[in-house]
Amino acid sequence: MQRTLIRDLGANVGKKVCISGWVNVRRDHGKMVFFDFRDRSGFVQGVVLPGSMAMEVAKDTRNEYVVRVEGTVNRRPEKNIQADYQNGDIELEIHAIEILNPSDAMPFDILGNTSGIDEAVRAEYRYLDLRSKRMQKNMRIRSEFVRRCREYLFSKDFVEIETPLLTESTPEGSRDFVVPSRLHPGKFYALPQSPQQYKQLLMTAGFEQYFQIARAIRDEDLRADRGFEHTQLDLEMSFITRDEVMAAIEDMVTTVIESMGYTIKEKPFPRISYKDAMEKYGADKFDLRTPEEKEKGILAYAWVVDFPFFEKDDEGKWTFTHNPFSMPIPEHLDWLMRGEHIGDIYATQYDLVCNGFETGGGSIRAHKPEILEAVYRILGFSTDELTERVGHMLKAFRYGTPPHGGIALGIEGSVMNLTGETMLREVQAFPMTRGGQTAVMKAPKSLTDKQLKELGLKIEKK
RNA sequence: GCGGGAGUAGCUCAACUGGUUAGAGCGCCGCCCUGUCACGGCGGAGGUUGCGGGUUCAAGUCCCGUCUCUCGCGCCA
Repeated sequence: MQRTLIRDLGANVGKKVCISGWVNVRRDHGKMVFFDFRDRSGFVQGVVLPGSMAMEVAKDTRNEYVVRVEGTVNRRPEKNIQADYQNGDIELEIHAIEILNPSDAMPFDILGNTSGIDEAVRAEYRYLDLRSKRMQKNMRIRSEFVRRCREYLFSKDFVEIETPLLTESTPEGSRDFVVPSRLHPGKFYALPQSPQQYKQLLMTAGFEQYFQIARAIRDEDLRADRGFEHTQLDLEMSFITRDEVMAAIEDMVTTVIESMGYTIKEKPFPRISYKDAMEKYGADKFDLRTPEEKEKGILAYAWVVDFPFFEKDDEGKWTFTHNPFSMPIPEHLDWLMRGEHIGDIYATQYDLVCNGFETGGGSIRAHKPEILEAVYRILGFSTDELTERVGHMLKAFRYGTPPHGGIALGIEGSVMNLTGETMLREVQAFPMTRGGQTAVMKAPKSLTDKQLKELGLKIEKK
């Protein structure tokens, strides 16, 4: 018999059906046994009545066993209806249970609140932790959010393009994760901190509107809301001004968020300058919601603009605040090109803030070689260093690169806002521990001597 | 790298000032139960107190080291 999903059982009252799934709970009453079954579509109660052929198997069936169950969908007697539960008005009268796979007892209570469980245990059994209501909900919201972003962007004529994971180290910004090269012993690839350079090259290539669900990887110490890797919705558009690209992103965010049933506090999103934000909130990310709005799960977006392009580091050298590939605002372009009033130059940078988190950031990019070169001159790069570091970009910009700009929207940050979670691990399927070990598999691990030799890595002996 | 919190049964925790055989709830196993819905009742099993060393007549408890989890700072967009 063909499988029926549990959510469709209500339309099959009086019929014989077959369901497949897990035993969520068993309640053994001696002469009769109740089950709650679970599949991806929901829950339903099953009952093995006295004298049923299924009784013997029912007695051996335990929680989390994977089963195929044949039975008849019955309307429940009036007094047994559970109005607050899915399928609370029906139940499955079980004729046969086939155990497809038994299960050991759960190492922790996956039906209850898992937030009190030791994180080491949750990580070791992450595949069970993910069965919990909370994680099922969070992962499904994440999937829906990404799906709706994709659908929106496709509807607006964007092209989805993947850029390399094995790429070049870019020492500006944060510490790289590196991968040793077997074919080039002693040399290393770096995992991307963002697809920044590749997506600009895609603008040179004439795609005009690109996006990617991109993994960004950084080797910096972890926090509750920050891991080694996170996912960003990375997009870039050609022939566009700052206000146009901000409006486009705002329309996407609004469309996606509202189609998922959420309410946005203020539209269009309020804009505030970096300077005003620091004066008013003491930070460039802030929460505009009232306590009642927090209670209702309302989302308060805002843009922060007019960031300084450069600031001085500890040694008194100029460094960029956000992104060296940005354009200054048009009024400050002359200053940049002449290297004057460096601390006063504003970047075209725009950060998207939501409920106190920075959920995205972008800018109009440099698309002419002399502009990018001017930035790197201010950063103190010599001609040789500049050629070595961004020579390929300067070259590309000499071949008809259109003006362009874009944004990277953090998927985890967005999903955290949608779900009300404050921990990164609650919106990632297989997160790392704070100490940088992967869930379930306990990477990183040692390599064999053979692997180390192939990679041209010295074996350290103490 | 720095600072805080934690580590005792499968899970969550208790065990006073160092003192008998380390306890409880849930889970698990067994028996009973015809309408439960995280069913209920009775009984049972289950411990290298993270690991290593030290102090002591005696260590879950005190000291030193170390590992792991976690929160924050530095770092990081």
